[in-house]
Amino acid sequence: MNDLDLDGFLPYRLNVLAKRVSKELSRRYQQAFGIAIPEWRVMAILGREQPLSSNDIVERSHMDKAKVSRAVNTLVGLGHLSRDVHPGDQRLLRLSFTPSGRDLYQRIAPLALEWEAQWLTCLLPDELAHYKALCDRLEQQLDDMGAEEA
Amino acid sequence: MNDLDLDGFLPYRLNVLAKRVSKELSRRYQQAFGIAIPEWRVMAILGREQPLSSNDIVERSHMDKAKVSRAVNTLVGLGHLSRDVHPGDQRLLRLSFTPSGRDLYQRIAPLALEWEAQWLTCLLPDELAHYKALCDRLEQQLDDMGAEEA
DNA sequence: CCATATCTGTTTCAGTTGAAACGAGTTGGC
DNA sequence: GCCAACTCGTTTCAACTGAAACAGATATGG
Repeated sequence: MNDLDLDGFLPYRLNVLAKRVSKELSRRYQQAFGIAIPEWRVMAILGREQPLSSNDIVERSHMDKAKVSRAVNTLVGLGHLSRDVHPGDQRLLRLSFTPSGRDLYQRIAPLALEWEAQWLTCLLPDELAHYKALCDRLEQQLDDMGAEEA
Repeated sequence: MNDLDLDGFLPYRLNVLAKRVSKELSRRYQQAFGIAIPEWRVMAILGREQPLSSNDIVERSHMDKAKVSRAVNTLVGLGHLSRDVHPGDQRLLRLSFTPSGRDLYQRIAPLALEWEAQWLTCLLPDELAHYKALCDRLEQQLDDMGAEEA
């Protein structure tokens, strides 16, 4: 059981796969819209729910707060987001799309989904569902392993 | 079809999952042996085949040559690798374990495999096989998509 | 042979990262 | 009320990253 074949070692395989996909997508976002993956994630999250605070985005995006802060700042600078202060609690931001931001979102979301769809043509629908379900369980197991350490 | 749910977007899901796993493993490597993931990958590759040149490791590890160069340098500095010059071609290195390196490998490989095994207890054996097979196909599809661009 | 192209591994450099320190705002206990 | 503890988002800082420049060694071809 000491056979350490890197190609069969799942942490390695997942890392290589995820990195290739990210690289491919980020190249497209950059080329088409001049933004990187953190900015794209902020857009994707705000596309579903608005307005949100930075912390809301941190929770929904699995990014740390420094990264979110910088991505939001970039998007505000590009004119895609408006950053208002919450009336009742001045620590909180109220982030939402500007008209330009909404327009960007409506062009960027289809690009991402089309690329994903083309990638996933190699799987049958129920294979994909099964794959996602197994990803869920792998993630759940990480939660459990983390929890039992404490 | 414009419903961009980040949690159902596979590139995002894979990225989050891969990052969590990497973080967990690298914490362990660092704590137990004082090395990071690039160093660990070099060790894993040399554990199967020796001696190798830096370029051989680049090809087998999916790391770029700068990263390999730095990881090798770290391991040589720690006394785990010997870096000799190839007699017939002085551009090439001949990298191999020192006794200390072999010893490190024999302790580090089981640690990685045990952690992986514990993580994968959440899947039945044939579920795992299926999952890996689907990963292969997803990676193959990336190859195909890249090839047809040219 | 000599000039040029190619290959190897290292180094440089500008950009990115995340942990930690931070300032401003708010809450809770007394 | 007031002080301490906490929360939110920004900034700092040291480490890491990879593309590109690089230097040395080898191959090619005229």
